[in-house]
Amino acid sequence: MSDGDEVTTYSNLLSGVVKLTKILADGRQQIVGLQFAPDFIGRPFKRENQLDAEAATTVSVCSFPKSMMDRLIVSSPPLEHRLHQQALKELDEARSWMLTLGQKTAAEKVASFLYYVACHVDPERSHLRGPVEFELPLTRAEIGDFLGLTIETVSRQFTKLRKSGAIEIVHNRSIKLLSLDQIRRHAKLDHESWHF
Amino acid sequence: MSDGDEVTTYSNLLSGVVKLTKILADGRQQIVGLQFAPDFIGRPFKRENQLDAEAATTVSVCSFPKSMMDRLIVSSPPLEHRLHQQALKELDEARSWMLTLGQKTAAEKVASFLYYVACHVDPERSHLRGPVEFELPLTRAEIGDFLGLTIETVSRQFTKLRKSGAIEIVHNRSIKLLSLDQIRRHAKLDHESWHF
DNA sequence: CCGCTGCCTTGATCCAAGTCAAGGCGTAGC
DNA sequence: GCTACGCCTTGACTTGGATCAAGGCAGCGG
Repeated sequence: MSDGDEVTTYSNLLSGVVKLTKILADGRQQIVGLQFAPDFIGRPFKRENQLDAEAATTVSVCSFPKSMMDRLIVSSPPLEHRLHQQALKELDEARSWMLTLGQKTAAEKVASFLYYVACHVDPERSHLRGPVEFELPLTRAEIGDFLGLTIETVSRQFTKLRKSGAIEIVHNRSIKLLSLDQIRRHAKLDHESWHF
Repeated sequence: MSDGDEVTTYSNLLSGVVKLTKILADGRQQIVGLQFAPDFIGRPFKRENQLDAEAATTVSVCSFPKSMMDRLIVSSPPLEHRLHQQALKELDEARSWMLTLGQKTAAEKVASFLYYVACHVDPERSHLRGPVEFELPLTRAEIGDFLGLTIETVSRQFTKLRKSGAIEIVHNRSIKLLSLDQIRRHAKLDHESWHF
């Protein structure tokens, strides 16, 4: 339910999407991660690290005070194990995005983003071959901040994907991927390389 | 001592620098992390994840079979805690680099890289004000792969930093930072935002 | 000593993505 | 209904970094 401040508690994300952002002194912003339910939000053992968490959609969360959780973690190996697992998952994701940010073209970035979202909004669907329709959790400007592109470039790439027949833009935020294979090809994701 | 293959063991890095890379089908490559002694190398609980580890310099490591470590981790909460801490540290770093890759200019990227290396090759020096001299663990081409730039752009930015008086290029790989403050300013790192 | 070979630098040109500018479309408020 | 505001698209043009093309320089082997 909150919306846009430094993370000083731990939270369980029950529904919705939260974006993690980093920002430069001059205002340039990078989204460094998206959290989907039922992710855990918060940085154990440390005051949150120059990073803001902001609701991207309507969200519901269950929060705990930091001090309490930090004590709980120490006394509960299974809890630490669960958090460790999530940290590793987020690390894998962050590194996948580094490849995308550093090496891919605008077209490949946008296709990668669509595929990523499609896999997350509904994990079941991800291996289907057929069309997948969903709501984007981000505006064009936010997608730009995620991919290191401007809003105009993002918009142009959407248009290009639409004209190429890979996607249908049902209505601004509502996208239908007509062929996951084709998206994957646009994104330069060969079968196995994406693992969400 | 090894040099360039998929990680199937766990290793303790005793000396030297190891680069973690991701690669696209068409050969584009991204360095997603550098490991300095005494880091731990390996992805717990999972076959290493589309990621290669390669020695960047002469290294010495101490390796263990994966199966053994995975059992050890489960039975030793303190070990898991240590690995968890390192995963979180690497996650913080990966996200800092996402900001760099997505938002910074070539000049800012190169300055950020120099500052990053300076902080790691000799952690003591990192808060000194005066000049710092060290050997780059990477070639220009590798720096390019780290920063999402070409070798030529990296080289030109080095030249620009040299002419601006921020660095001295003692000899290709051997760099002297004449003013950490100036480098930090070039890198758009305001005092606290880098935390290695 | 000479001639490779591997890196690195520099210059000239090109192009993908950024910037600037103008609208379009949907919806909320009056 | 009309207006205003937020978000998205499209077009014209500019530009930072990529690409293409020469060299330079050190270290090594013969």
